[in-house]
Amino acid sequence: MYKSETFSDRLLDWFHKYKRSMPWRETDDPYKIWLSEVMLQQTQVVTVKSYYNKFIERFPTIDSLAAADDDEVLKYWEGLGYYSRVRNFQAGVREVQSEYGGVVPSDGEAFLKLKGVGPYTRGAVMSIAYNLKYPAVDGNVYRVFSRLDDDATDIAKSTARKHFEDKVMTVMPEAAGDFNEALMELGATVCTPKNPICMLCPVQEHCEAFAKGTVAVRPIKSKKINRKSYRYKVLLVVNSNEELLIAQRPKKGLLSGMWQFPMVDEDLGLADIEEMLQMNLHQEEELFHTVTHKFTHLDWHLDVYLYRTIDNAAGEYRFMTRAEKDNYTFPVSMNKIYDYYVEREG
DNA sequence: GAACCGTGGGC
DNA sequence: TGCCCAAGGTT
Repeated sequence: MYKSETFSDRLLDWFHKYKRSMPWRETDDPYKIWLSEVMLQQTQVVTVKSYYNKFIERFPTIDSLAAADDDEVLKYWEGLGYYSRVRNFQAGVREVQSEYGGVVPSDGEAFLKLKGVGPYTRGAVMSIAYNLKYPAVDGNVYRVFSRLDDDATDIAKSTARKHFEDKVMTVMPEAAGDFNEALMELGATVCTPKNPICMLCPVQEHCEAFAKGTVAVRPIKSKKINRKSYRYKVLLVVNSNEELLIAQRPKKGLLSGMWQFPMVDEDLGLADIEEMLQMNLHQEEELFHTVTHKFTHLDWHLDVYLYRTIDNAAGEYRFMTRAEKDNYTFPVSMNKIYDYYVEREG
């Protein structure tokens, strides 16, 4: 039903009249479009906005980001999640600077090879920045075309992406960038997961699911996540200068390279901890605080203990003053603990 | 192909 | 509260 010439025209008309949800990204700079698309991965527009503005203010160009210190760049991502995105983005930007003279390539094959650039980001950046005809299939587009075609394809399967990319390309107009944005905008504001506003849909008459009354059961998604739960002790070790003991997480895996207060297995005793940290500790109270933190694929239950020491930090550990806090990037779970500590201890 | 990788918001 | 979803990519 959507395979008629009026479909893309109506969608584009709606998009041009609609108050766009991202006026903060009014730019032709491929670097800025690329950054915003990376930030928007699995992240809502309202969350991205302030991060984007601060990031661009500090790293306004390819050159500035390529030359920047990795740790400072990570700090600008603190709280945004999926931190490998920013490492990959900076790596990709550095490739652009060294391999393409600092100009984001307008060749989709070349752009796709850059670190952190997948099929979606390739399509979004190439179409929005250079108006090249590539599909940009995200969760919105899955949903919109599942409904337009009353398509029961399981969007959890990895073959679904190409299936929907093919559909998009059958109706791709000359205005490729606007069309891709319009599809996503429609999915985000009208063709929503729950309670879609079909009465306001500019392409309602093209929608097979609306005609059949199956909108509520599209798209089909099979995958369900079972989260595992983990319990740890977090050690808030304070020295005589009111400094806090911190350590850096491993370079790979969950929250890689971020800083934290020492985190140990729940059954580790005081003697084990003192040996591990190579210092003598005085435990202030039985339990200082508890924090639960839910990730997408696992849960943390953190029991926080407060210790005093007069010893120096050893090995991988170091003491951090409060003034130095901004020099380190912490995951949200650790910032919760830090904020509680500051509130309690004054 | 499927697990892994963060966080915030809606209901 | 628990679950789903969000302009996905890498391994």
